[in-house]
Amino acid sequence: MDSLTSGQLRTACSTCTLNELCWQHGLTPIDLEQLHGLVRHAENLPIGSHLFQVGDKFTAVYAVRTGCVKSYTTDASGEEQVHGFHMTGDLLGFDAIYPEQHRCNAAIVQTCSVCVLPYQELMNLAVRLPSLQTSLMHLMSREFSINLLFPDGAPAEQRMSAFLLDLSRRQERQGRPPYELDLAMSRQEIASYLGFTVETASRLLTKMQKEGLIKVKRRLIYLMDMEALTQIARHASSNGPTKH
Amino acid sequence: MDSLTSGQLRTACSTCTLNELCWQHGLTPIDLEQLHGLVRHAENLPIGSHLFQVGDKFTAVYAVRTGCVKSYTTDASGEEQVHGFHMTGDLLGFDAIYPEQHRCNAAIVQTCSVCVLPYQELMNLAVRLPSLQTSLMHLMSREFSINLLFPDGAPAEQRMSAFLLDLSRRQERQGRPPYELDLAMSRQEIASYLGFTVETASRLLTKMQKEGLIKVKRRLIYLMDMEALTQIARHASSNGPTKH
DNA sequence: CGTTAGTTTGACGGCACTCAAAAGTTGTGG
DNA sequence: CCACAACTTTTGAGTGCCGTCAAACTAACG
Repeated sequence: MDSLTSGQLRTACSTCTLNELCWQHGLTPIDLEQLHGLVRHAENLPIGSHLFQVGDKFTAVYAVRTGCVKSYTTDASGEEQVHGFHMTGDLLGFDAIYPEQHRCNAAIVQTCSVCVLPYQELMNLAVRLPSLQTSLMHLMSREFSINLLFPDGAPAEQRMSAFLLDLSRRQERQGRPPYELDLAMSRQEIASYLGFTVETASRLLTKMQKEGLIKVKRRLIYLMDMEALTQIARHASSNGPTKH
Repeated sequence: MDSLTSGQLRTACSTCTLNELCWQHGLTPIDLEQLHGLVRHAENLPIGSHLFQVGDKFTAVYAVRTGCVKSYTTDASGEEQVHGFHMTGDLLGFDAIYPEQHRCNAAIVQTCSVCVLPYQELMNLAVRLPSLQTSLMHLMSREFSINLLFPDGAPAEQRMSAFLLDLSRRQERQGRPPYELDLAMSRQEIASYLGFTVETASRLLTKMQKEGLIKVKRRLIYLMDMEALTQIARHASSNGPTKH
């Protein structure tokens, strides 16, 4: 199950955003063979299982192919704090390179298959392939930009809108309709990620439904007015009809 | 002013946390020579000037030697949002590697001197020096861990405590007393960074002074009870003496 | 000494948290 | 297929923290 032929892997990887790493760098067929030779695949990882946990030795980075992974920590009072959701094409684990120990947990939120890239082997290969090295830097760099999305003190509705639109964009990148979201994560996890409570998350969604912005059906969410959602996500003030 | 002799540079770099990059990798003297050959220095950068701004082409990463730099963006309503403060030994600019364009501004908050590391030259050198490549990955990785410090929905006093202790730790790393802070940034900038308003920041500091946690003298802040501060910074609940 | 920017303090209101309970959903065994 | 338990989600009532608006106060600088 772990080793596939090069041909199979090519097919497997073609749907993956990671393919920047695999294909877009003028690597020779022999180089590609080597790169794919070190990638391991893990499939049908069950909900609740972990890719890694706090304190685990760092050995590999992970690329999500299908499903959804959350990275989180637990604070002193035992509360879970979600730091990010990682879906198709996203990478995980870069934060642990330096101390060679993971500093957060990565748990499956929706049944997953991932590519496992053993870090040391990857680096060994990168030494011989400058274009691979460049690619790795690009992919790491991309992970930095994510945190610019959610201003800290922003009102809840703004953050929720930004969140929904972010999911929408990610879906669209994979050729799926941008206005129809099937949330992989619970309200609790959304709330934790956005920095408020479950109740607030729930109230917010029903409120936004009443306003005609979205339609909520359990974990299905339809974005009815992406224009307005974008306005709310951007605009710090003037977010609602102010009584003058 | 830009080019110094190798001997001068060694002296200059010896106080810099970046010296992991420069010295701790068994590079041969010749390698070191080459590495230092591409580093440029900029000194006495005045307050308010920029290392780079949104949209600037990405050409280099920066290492702060002295002073303080803030990275920030401005949102749709023109409000400034501070994303981080970078002081001695910190690196800046990694977020821009991929799109090759800076996505935030970097402004001097306190008179600065920095090392400028031209990215392309650095990568070219890294191709020949595997240990330098490793080092670069380490340094980038370190930048990721920073965001784990400030949980989003945490109460203001908790975040402020965490902030002060973070500054304290950084000072200590450089052999300066950990309990005596000379803030480089304004209240406004602190507030923006922590996600609340100037007024709240100000009120908070005076409140914490009354509680005996700190002593405030303008931009001088003495940490009087680091034990208690640590408690507050960690603990989500039970932060104050609860009436039972 | 006057002007200006930064900081502090006060009063008031609203958004989001807490506590609490109902309603809906999923899984398990009878 | 139903009943029951465990969990998730929703809704409600009350409170408190923090934001907004406004003004006084304090350096710093020309």
